[in-house]
Amino acid sequence: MPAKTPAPFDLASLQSALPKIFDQAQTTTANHQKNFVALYKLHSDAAAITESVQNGKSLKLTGERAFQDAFLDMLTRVLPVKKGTTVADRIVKFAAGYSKFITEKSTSLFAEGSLHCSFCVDVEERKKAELDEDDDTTSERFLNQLVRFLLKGCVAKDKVVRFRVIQCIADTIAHLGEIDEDLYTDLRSTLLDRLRDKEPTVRTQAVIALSKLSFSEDPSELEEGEPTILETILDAMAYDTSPEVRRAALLNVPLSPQTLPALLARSRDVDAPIRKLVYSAVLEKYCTPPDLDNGRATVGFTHPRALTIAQREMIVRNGLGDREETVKAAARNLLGVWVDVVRVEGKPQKKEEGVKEEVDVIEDLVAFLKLFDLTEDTIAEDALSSVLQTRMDIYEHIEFPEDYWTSITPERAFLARVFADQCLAKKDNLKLDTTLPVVTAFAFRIQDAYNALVEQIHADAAAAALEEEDEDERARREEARLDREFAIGEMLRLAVSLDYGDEIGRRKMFQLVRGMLSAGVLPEALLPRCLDVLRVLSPNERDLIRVVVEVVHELRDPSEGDADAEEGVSKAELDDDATEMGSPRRPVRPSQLPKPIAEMTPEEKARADAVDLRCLALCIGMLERVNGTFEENSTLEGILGELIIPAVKRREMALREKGLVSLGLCCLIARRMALSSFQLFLSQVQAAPEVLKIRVLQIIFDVLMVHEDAFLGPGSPNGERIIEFLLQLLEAEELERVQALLVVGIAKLMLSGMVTDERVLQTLVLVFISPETATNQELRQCLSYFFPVYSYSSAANQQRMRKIFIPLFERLTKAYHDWDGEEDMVTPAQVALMFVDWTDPMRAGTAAKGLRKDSEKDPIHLELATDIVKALFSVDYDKEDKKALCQMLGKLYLPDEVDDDKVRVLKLLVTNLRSRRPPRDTAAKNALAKFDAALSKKYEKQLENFSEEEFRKLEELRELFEFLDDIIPDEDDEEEAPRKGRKRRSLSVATETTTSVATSGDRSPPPSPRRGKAKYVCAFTAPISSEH
Amino acid sequence: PFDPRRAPNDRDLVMAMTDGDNMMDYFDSNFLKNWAGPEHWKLRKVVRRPDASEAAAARPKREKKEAFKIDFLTPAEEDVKTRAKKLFAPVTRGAGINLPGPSTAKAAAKKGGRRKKAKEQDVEKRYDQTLPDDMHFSSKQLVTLFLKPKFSLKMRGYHLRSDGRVDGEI
DNA sequence: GCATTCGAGCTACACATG
DNA sequence: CATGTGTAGCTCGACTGT
Repeated sequence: MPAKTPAPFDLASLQSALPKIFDQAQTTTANHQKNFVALYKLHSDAAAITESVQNGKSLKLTGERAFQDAFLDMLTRVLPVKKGTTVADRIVKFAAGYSKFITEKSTSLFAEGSLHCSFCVDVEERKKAELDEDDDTTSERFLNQLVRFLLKGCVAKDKVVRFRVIQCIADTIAHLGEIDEDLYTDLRSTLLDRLRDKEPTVRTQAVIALSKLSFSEDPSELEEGEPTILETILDAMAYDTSPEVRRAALLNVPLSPQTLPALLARSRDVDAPIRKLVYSAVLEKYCTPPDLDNGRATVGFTHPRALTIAQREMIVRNGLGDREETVKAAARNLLGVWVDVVRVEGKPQKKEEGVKEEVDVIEDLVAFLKLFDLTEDTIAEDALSSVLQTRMDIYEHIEFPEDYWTSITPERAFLARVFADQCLAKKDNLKLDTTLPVVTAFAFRIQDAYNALVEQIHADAAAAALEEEDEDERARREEARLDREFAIGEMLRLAVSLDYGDEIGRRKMFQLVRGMLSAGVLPEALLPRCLDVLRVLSPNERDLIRVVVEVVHELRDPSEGDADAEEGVSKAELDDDATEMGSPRRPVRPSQLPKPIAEMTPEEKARADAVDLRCLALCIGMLERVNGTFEENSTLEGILGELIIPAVKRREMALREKGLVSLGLCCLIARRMALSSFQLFLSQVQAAPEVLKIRVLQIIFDVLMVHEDAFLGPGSPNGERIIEFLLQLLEAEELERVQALLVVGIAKLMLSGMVTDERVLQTLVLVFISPETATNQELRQCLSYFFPVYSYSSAANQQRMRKIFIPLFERLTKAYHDWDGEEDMVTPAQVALMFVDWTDPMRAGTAAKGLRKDSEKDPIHLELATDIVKALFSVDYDKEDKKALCQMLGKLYLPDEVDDDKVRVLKLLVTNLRSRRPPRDTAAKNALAKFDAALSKKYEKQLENFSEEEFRKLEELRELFEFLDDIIPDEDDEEEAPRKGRKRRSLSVATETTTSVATSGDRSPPPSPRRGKAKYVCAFTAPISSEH
Repeated sequence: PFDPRRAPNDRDLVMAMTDGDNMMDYFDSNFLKNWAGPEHWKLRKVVRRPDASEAAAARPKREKKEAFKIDFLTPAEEDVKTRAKKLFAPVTRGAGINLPGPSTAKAAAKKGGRRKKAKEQDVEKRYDQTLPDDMHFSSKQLVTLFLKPKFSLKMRGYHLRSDGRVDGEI
């Protein structure tokens, strides 16, 4: 027995061969396959070299070890190479690829039984020699030691090393077959630990690696309560602070019905690219399964039909509603794909490329629409519009042949209507003319549908009376009825867009709609639809009003012809030559209830109330659509007295609400009524339940907006009181919806210029950032929009914003320090930046193009700087606050030309601040110095001969500063005033037209440091009245 | 020169808003990105100087970076193991390789003495990286009445064209 | 005292755009 | 394809804590 196996292979050659291979491999991936082979050859040859030790009791794998060492030698050279270096990435790929290569090689060889291969021979050897290696093959030993080596690197100090190491692991473990238990456990725990790495790049790789490891995890082996790898990845996907990590999770987590909801939730990720990927890289990609060998259209995990309707709706809502155009585009694209994949089973993708049958297109779209609940918001409409926009091939082929309308379904009616709206929006009149039906024919279609609906309603009622049907049957009928109703609604919508040039058609349509309205059975949801048609058909508002008033009287006074008996609309009636704008058979006369209320049975009362509700809805719908004055439409008087006023007095919520709204709408067109009713509305606010409160406030705001001069005008004595009232409401209000409504209303008043009060503006800002409104998105998003719009819309508004900044900032800092328990609060620094933005004249200039001239000359930021520097003399702010203020200065816009006075005052203030009350922390000091330098540079000329003149004015200033210096508390100001300010002083012995600086009342720093806690607590909600 | 005392016309913009159907045209789409409320607000820098042209033109003269290659050919001066040690081992004590808040799973057993830590954890979890619901607030809601959304507000005195879709003015 | 961590400015890259 | 813009990662400097 030889001590050494004869070596046909020189191990030293590895030292030169491997470097060559790796050197090649880094240049391109193209040579990788070739180099796998070469490397494998070396590996095999080397593995053949073994040494037996302990008299042959065990075998030392000398050659394998040498190869491993040489391999790791190469690999270690990659590890310190920072992310994004392609050559390093290639090597990692190469190493991982080699792992895969030998794994496959070894299994295939094993299967072939070529046990003579050196990779396998040691199986035999081992049995004989009782090797201490517990792996079976060379490849397994290789992988094992490779991974173990890499695992050691996971805790390296250098983040790059950690990154590379885990990158290697991630790439490698994808295809290592079974590995031993210990190694798996180590891998698992190490990688999970790296998910907590402070470097995002490392966490990213950990996520990728874990995603691959998750396939081999057995949840049953976990301890109770221990999260699975999958759960951990999903957690990272939602909560990791780095987009990079979340993105990696999104793209690598195994897709399954269990993980899908978490993936979908990323459609609202803060990071736009991630949102985009949800649509493009997840939803679109997996619509059909990856293995599309067979052309059969199969259903992937994210096939629209594999999703729930709620998920589909969420996808559409989030995708098409996204603020980022790129995300929207991805979502639109997805919807385009959906149309193709929901195409009716068995139909080939496209019969012949490019040739598309009109019928197919309609069928496709109907199938697409069936994915959605057409009544849910505007989801289906948005989805369809999107498809019509992106898929011109579809849009071009849409036609509605005659028979399209014969079997109308909700989808078909909806499709036609949305398509028409789409044509209208893009002014495609040609398409509109050629596809839409003629009015007369269409009126008959609506009539048919309506009559069928009425018929069904009666049938349903009859069936219900018999109580013979079961729940399912009832539900089915209910659904069928809603379908009919919906289809009619869509047809009516479409009717609005039709061309009424044809008088016959116009008359028919009018009679139809008029008839539908005056029948008592028309579902209430269709009232607005009918009114819209009626409005288009009416030559003017007065006629519209008159017709509706007539209808109301007919409804309330059934003695005028039995409405119930004739609620269907007959063909005869349509052809009837009645006067178009009113039926002569039903003369208007004061309606009279058949019986006094007192004599009514409860059933009769309920019925009368129902009729009144319907009439009120009709009134509201009509009043919403008109704008003539009340006085011009005397027919309204009757309705007001008989219907609206009584309803307002009712106790039933529904009646009262509708009554109030009607009354409010009347007030909008009747100034005197508004004046006399305003108090009524005000009195309703306080105690009303939420719904009513919202209504009443809406009325109040609308009335204020419409009759501005009556309430908030300059001469109005009540203006102040009304504003006060609104502010108090806002302050006290608990309900979020009401808060939001108040804010929207006040914002409108401010934007229209009716309210200019700075207190109100301040309150809005405070409400905006108050932690108390953190969950009130409606409110916050309204104000997010409002502030820039308000600021940029006029110089006066922007000045107003500037003026409130310092007082606001002071309140804010105090409040902030008192609230410091809450970390989710907006910092004063953040607010400061907002004000920089909102008061930026250039932003205003570009934002409102053409409306602001000379915005580049507007010195508003210079003035703001002056405010800020003055405030910085105060001792009331702490370090952070002063820093925030100082850092604002660097972001301000300094116009090229500016009044000498303004610059000089500012310069004087800055100089004095720096010498007498320099900020304590360096960041602030630097910012201030930088600003000072910027000032000096920019206004060099104007500051040149700035000294010794206008001396007296200077004295005034000096007094101000002496005053300031005197109030410095000596507590911690050792560095305070090195009074060698002489030098500075000579500079400041400079000019002044004091007008602007001299304490102009507003905001000289408070004379004494105040520390009253109780006061600040309310700072967020309390209107500022106390300060003024 | 600019005169701040020039009678400010509060109505300027309001007009514009109703005149063009959407005021998006009039506004830099930049600030629309700050729709999500103050916590997501960030300052988007505005192009200050028209003189930015020169700096940009001078730049691109730069040569592209030299092709970086990893040196595999030079034999290592040290043994693989020692190099690995150097690369891997040095974890300075007291240093943080991990994020502040330690693992959620293990922290469960800890006592509740450290309220601050517990709070941090909560806050950490609270920041799930998700946008708030978008209310799609727009100019429409600032220029229409609550009760008559079909009408846009016409600010006094100014006459506006009304194109078919805008239903009217008040 | 030092190392660490945090913030701020800078550079380089990727992206969208004309 | 070239260009400009916006962002992300990196490096440097100051602050804070064990």
